[in-house]
Amino acid sequence: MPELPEVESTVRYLQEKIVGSIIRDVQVLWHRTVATHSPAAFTTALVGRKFRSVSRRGKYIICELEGGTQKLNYLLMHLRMTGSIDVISGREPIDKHDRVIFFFKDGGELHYHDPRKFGKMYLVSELAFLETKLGPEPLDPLLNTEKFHALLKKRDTTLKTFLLDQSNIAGIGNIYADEALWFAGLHPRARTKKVTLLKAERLLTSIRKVLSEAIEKFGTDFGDGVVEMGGYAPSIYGRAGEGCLRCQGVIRRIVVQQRSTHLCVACQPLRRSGSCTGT
DNA sequence: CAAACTCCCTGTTAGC
DNA sequence: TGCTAACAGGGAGTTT
Repeated sequence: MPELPEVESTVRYLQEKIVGSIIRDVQVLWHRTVATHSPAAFTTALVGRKFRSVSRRGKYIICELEGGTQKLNYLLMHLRMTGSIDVISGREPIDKHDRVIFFFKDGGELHYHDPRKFGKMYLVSELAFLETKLGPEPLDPLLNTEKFHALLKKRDTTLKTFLLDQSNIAGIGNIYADEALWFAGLHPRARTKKVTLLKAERLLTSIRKVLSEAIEKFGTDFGDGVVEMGGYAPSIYGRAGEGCLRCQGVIRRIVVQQRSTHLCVACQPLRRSGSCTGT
């Protein structure tokens, strides 16, 4: 499932592949993928326009457009669970799971692929709403321990729930939430209100560690065809029943917030801080 | 405000 | 072997 590292990898790929490309035609194969427009209106608004830049905010891919008469200058793409993007230089047959295809003037094509159809595209004129709905970027150096601690204190919930809520902090999903909590030696069900400044620092450091390492490896590959890219090997996520890499204890799977959650009860005690400190 | 639930979807897997 | 039902999950929305 694409989270911040997978989205960041996709953004870097698109920067290389589509900046400067001009849209010749658009084919919407699943109308609900386009959240803001009808397929016809979407196509009309996009034909003739050029991709000026590609960036990211949380798990949203932001394509800045130029040209055209409308004010709709941003094409946002969210991959949700199973979305992925392929840019190819020539014509390619339509895949069973392709939902939207952009045809470029130079003959290239962008295939938006999404088996489960949860992904969305938005064509909008401003980005302010993203700042309203999303918390800070975890890798933003302006986010320091004190600010992160204050964010935690503002909420009364579990750490896992806190990390998954994009309005608290942007870009973390189920995999990297579990990874970060394990590295920090914190229990997913620990309460946000009880986190000390020291533990907040440990958690923020762990979040940055797992996200940075995953970006370097182009994300996580589950071998199930859902996310195709990366070489990041989770330390705890998806390893229920296997041994903890730090203490050899057995990794448990519990459910928090209707999400499967992986932890080592020895390294991530609920009450006192354990013998295993994060890295 | 938080928690719990529903919805959107389909590929995979467990169970019969 | 072939079927069905359960399950996974991000995020928006609704209800408790």
